Amino acid sequence: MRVDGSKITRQDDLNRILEALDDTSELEGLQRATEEIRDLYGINHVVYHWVDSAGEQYGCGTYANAWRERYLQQNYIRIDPVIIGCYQRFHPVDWKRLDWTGKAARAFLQEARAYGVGNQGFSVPIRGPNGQFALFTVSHDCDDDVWSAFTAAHSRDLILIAHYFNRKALEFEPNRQPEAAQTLSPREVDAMTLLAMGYSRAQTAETLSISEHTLRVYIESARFKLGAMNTTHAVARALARGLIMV
Amino acid sequence: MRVDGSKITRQDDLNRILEALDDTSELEGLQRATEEIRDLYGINHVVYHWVDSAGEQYGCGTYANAWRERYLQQNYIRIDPVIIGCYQRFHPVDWKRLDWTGKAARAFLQEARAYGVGNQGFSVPIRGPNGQFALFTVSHDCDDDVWSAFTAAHSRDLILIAHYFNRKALEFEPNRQPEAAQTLSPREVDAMTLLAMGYSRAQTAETLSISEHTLRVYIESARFKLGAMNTTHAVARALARGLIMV
DNA sequence: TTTTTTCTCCCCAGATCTGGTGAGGGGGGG
DNA sequence: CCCCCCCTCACCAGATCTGGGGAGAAAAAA
Repeated sequence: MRVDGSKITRQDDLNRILEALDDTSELEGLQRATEEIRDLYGINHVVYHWVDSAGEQYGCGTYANAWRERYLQQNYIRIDPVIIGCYQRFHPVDWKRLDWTGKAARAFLQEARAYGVGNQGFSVPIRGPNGQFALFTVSHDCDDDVWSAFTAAHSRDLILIAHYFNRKALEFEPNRQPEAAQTLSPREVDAMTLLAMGYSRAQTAETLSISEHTLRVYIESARFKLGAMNTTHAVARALARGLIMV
Repeated sequence: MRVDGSKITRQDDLNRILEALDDTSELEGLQRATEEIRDLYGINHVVYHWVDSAGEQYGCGTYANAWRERYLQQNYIRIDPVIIGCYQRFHPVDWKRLDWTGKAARAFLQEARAYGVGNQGFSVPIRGPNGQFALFTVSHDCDDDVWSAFTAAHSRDLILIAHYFNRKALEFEPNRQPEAAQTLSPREVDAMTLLAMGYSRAQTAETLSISEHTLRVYIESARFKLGAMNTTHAVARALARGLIMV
């Protein structure tokens, strides 16, 4: 069912979209996919964007360019309730359920509507390795009832589409997955893990039942392998590369 | 299509499973769901488990209890190529594509088979807020061809099921969330970011054009907010929670 | 407008980490 | 059989970090 009530052959269209995404070999394809999805479902906007404390790493979608520029230039990531809310959640969320109290948020919403974003929205948070975070959003202009029916009918599709978008985005951004070239020895992993858990060198050594001298050898060895300048840096890199868990 | 080739009404059964998961209000329900899914697809095992360096936080599934105990007791998380491999990936992965070189991994695989895990496997990595990480795995005993066909036919279903499992697990484990609320101030983010990049305190202060004393205040403040015991711990947590990027 | 948070600066002593070098035993792979 | 990597231990001096105080101005939230 499209948002306007007309029928679509749900499963086939979803498969077509996902396969198209799978076959995409360039960023352009993701942009085109957002437009196809928008047209297929008959909604106003479809957007995928990678969210990053440093600003948008990559994004594609059907929002007006003016709005996108405004958003970036104003650094709205900091106040956008969609970002903030989704960042703490796992399951997709309807914009109505987010926290729109607060002056900045209200003003932001109003401005977004002025740029044609629509009065309804539904966002799917997605997380990849190394703390990567992205959002897949659909938005529209309609009544609450219509929108509820639409999201209820398609939330699963949207989760899958979001997943495939993110998969491609990760493929295109390979510096996220440099090479697992340098692996750490088991003992080095232990050391890095405990340090990342807040243990001091002395505590770590005691926990591992080795002398602090030996521990230092591991730390230095790990630091060398990871190309890190100090212990904190080494732990940060080990975490970022998924070599240890906390 | 089931793994043995017989047909199932794909969409309806999937919907039933997902709705059952949605309606579950106790951990027991997840356990039952794994068994239902196993029977529905006609495979050997279905497992969902939360992965954590400290050991398994929560898990349910159809593996033999003996194997589960053995796994925990031996702390196989450290060497399990499924864990290690999925931790660096986003998309689900067939076990065959993982790295099974290495003596420990080989021995592990053999032991797992001895406990009836099966010779084929397919695991879906899932990530939630705060660096939460979990795996949803299906395993079986069959030829490569049969397994390939099965995973190709159902990988999308499995992604969705994994998503719903994790959603419930997060609901049941709300103590992940409280600490999450703590956000860092912009300056604190700057400090943590530079430290994670390997800068010393002196370099960081200089880069931010503030005195080292001031920088220390940020570090301590961030450490406090993050409940960290030292700078390295604070950086590790900030990274794990996605508050900073490197 | 009041209150809260953020940003900036300062002191000091003791604990902790870092850098560079050396050395012996054990296990796996070529 | 040899080589390379992993694990273990040791010394020392100087650089760096930590803990616990206090304080004022500006900005944001209530």
